[in-house]
Amino acid sequence: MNIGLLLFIPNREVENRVLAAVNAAGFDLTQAQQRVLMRVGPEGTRLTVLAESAQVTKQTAGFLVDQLEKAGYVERVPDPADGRARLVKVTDKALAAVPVANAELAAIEAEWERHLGKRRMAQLREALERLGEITDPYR
Amino acid sequence: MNIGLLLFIPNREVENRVLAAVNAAGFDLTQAQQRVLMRVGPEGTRLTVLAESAQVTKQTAGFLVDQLEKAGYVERVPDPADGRARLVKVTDKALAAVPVANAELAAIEAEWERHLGKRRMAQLREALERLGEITDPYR
DNA sequence: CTACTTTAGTCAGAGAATCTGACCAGTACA
DNA sequence: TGTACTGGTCAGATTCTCTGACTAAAGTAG
Repeated sequence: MNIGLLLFIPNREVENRVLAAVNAAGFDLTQAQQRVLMRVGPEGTRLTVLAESAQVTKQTAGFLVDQLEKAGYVERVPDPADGRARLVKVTDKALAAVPVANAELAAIEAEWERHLGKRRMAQLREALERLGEITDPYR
Repeated sequence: MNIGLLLFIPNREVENRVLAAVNAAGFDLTQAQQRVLMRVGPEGTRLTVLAESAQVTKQTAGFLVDQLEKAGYVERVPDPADGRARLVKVTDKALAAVPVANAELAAIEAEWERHLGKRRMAQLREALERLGEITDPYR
């Protein structure tokens, strides 16, 4: 079976479940918004960097950040280091979603570990982390 | 690091590269079209089944199949077993893309194996296949 | 056989996510 | 100091996806 599909299926499972859990907790995010939001660093992140790391154009990233800003999940502050740039920062409102997302992630990992066994789950994680070294354009 | 992201990054790599390879060979497919096309079985597949397996509504699947049909990559034939249904079948034109896609997939797997080592690559594949047992809604 | 329910698929309309191209305002450097 | 680069926005179009309503065929219970 095709390696792409093998990766796609569990990835979709994770995305769907985390999004559902977050929204069930009273948030209102779309998949695309979540993907961007997830990549905003603790000190704030530039739009260009968000676009790169999420692999979309800066226009698309800007569009999504606009929505997140309007909904109060992020704010844009001037970047003291560069007059052209602004830093996208996560607000407290969005921060409240982090434990919800983490809880769901932990639940998923626990289920998977139950099915795969501890050893195989650890191998999966390790292999994926190493794979990131050659497939992640943002590292 | 988040298991969802760990799965997402290499998955995107595969999708992008396979699509690029296919299109470089003279085809003209979008990501969404490719995802549907990939799931059409050798004997033809019903729209409803395509929709389920690709996890989209039947309207979306129909929309994509329309495009594929217009471009000559699939045809719809009546299903002899059910008067309501039609079978989506891959045409020879689309079949010509299969070796191209497979070659790129093989190239990617070879690269990954070079980076991970034979053992870890086999473990990755095995873990993902087992994971499919609990995350693949279409099996 | 008839009436009800389910299933396969389409039509219509709308919203979300994405892109290309053009542009402006700061920054960096030769 | 001017020329090239970088961060970001504006405008417009396309693609993908959904919800809701519908038709026609098939299955099922009486």
